[in-house]
Amino acid sequence: MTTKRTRGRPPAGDAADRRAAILDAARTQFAAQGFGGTSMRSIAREAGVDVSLISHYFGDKSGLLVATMQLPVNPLEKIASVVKDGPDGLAERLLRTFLGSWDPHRDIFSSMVRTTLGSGDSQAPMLQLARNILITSLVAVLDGDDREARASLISSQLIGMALMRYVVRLPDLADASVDDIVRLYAPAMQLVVTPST
Amino acid sequence: MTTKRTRGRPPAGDAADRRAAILDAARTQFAAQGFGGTSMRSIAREAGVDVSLISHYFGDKSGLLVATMQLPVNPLEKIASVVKDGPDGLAERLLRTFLGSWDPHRDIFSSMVRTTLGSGDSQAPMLQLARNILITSLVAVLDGDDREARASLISSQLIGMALMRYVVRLPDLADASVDDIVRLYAPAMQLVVTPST
DNA sequence: TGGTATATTCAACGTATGTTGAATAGTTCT
DNA sequence: AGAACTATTCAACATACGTTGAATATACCA
Repeated sequence: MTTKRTRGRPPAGDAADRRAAILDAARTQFAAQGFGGTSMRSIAREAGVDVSLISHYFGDKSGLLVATMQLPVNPLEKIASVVKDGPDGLAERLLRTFLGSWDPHRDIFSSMVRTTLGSGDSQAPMLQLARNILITSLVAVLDGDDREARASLISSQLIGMALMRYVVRLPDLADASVDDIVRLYAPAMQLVVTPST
Repeated sequence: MTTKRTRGRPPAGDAADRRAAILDAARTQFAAQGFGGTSMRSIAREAGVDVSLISHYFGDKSGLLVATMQLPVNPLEKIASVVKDGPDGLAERLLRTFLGSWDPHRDIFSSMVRTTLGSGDSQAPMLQLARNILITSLVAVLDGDDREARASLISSQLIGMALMRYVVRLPDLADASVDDIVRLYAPAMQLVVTPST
């Protein structure tokens, strides 16, 4: 029952934190349908709130998106720092760090991917960051030939896996434990990091 | 100069094939901005044509999308058939078939991914097909433990690579030759197909 | 030559969307 | 108690979109 609220400030006690409700609904819907595919009105509806309350709190739709994507830590930086420790066992460290960072924030990852891919803005912040931070630091730590292509492939392995786990949510990947994934996938990633000689 | 056309059927000779122009513009824009991010008016503008001509030829916007995605062959079927030949050297066969099928149709692949991911329809035809055909036939041909998860991982390797090559277009992957990719990536994929014992 | 079909534009419609401004009710500060 | 602030809804807006129907000019067929 969407409790019919009256105009004006509600008495303290109903304080059911509409702001948080809006953020929650937004996160879910952005993750499920992307930025463009989600309307403010449908977010408002799910949050049980008038549309204009969103504007009041977050300015406009992009403001809401930004608020939605606030993360406790910046996963890309953690990953970049893990790369710096050299190529030995890098695949496992990469996987554990990546999954450790994103598993608690699947919806945000999904939003980012859907938003980034859904609106072909190749200047999108996530793409820039991924390119500059992830690939650049990978290139720096790899040995041998074709470092750029191999760095891109390693990124594609991480992103592809995350795509299936967080966005498409294939059950067998979405429900696997971190240890399982490391066990099954780390050797294959490591083979791109340090090709057998 | 967008030649100002007059109302009524143009004299034969200007026969610059507006239908094909519409399809071209649509393919490019769907590939670049996804289905939702592309408006019929902007397609019409790029094709140098009135909006309603699109409806005339393709019925409605989804009709245009469908027309845009017509492929000479069905790549998923080719891949599924290649899987059937058993796990030995499967990675290389998969990569060559996949790239052979999609390299000539990057824009279509990009459209599909952007459209599929941009509008979180988890019933989207491409997803269903990928799940049922690709993963199912992979599961059938793998040996050992964790077949489902490994099949999902192999798919994620293919999709992730294609994402970077066709959609994001990282230069080092987008410009690499098929042989390069096979050389750099096939061993890593094969290690998921047949884990070292 | 006449009639029908086709290619094309024009004009308008209905709808959904993001946004804005005002109204109202409660809280907090002085 | 009064003023200032905050939370909330309501009503309206301009805009962009997909779609439709009519108008017009040419091509094709008998």
